[in-house]
Amino acid sequence: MENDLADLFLRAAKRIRRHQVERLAPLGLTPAQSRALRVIVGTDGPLRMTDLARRLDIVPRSATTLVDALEADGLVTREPDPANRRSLLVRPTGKGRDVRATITGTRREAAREVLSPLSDEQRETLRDLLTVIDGAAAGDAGRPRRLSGS
Amino acid sequence: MENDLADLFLRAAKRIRRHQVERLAPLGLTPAQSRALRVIVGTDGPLRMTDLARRLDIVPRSATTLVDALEADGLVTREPDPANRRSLLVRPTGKGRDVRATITGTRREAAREVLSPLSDEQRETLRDLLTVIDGAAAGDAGRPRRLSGS
DNA sequence: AGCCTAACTGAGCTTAGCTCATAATTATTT
DNA sequence: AAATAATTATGAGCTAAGCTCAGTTAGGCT
Repeated sequence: MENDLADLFLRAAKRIRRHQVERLAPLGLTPAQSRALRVIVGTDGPLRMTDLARRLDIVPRSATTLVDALEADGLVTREPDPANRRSLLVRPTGKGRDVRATITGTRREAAREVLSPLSDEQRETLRDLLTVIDGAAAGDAGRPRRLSGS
Repeated sequence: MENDLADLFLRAAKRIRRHQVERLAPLGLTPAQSRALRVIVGTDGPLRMTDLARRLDIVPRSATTLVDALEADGLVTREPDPANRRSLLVRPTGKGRDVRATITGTRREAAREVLSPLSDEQRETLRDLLTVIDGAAAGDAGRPRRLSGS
């Protein structure tokens, strides 16, 4: 069976995502929303929409949709940046911080469940490898692409 | 920065998928279609829709859509199973085999590009870890879930 | 003042799943 | 044999998570 690396990777990713959906649904969050919330709460200073998008590795327009949902749930607020009236600053509410605390545990569980066949040491190795990949990709290509389909 | 394992995993997966989209678009295939074709060509005996779905780890209804597309492109055929008239057997056409040969190289490139920051040895390690995960998940839970969202 | 760029969002599309319901067949009871 | 149950595939229709393109508003520069 010539399972290639990409296939294995994507299969595992799919499984992780499914676990997350299951875990997050009761909280009324999708995985993407939960990731966004995590970044928003985890950022100290003010966070502009554009910056959020870059952190999430999505185009700005997609960040808008995510923040819309989080705002509707009362987890974050959007206020104009006094320093630049084009920008909006996204901030977590108290409720937002609470929820994020909850889902952090939840996400960890989901990953652990999928990755449970690995030993602690193997998990560490995996983390290292993924960190290398992520670090290398953060700078250059691999960003959201113009795909301009015919 | 407390990047959790799930996050790292999904980020890398997203990048791999983007690379694949780029590479496959010129061939008129989506990543999911290409995976399906790979399984179909790579199977010796006859392949029923249900079996294909299980191999791809998706629900049968989703396999129908994928095969529809492949059939429309002339890459596979669907014939009734003489042994069980409920079942359909999916088979690759000559063109299907050709295309699959092409995309195998393509997919490999896409993965290599994303995983290029790793050494050969690290890549091997990664493959091993993923194989463990995949093997363990193949049997039990982690299958497509009834999510029945309200 | 005039022009270019940046930040955000409305409108609308695609991919890849999923559920639920239904038709046809096969298998299993009674 | 007939009735009931389970399988197999699919039509209809939904959601999530992206994306593009176009438009508005605000800053920056000459």
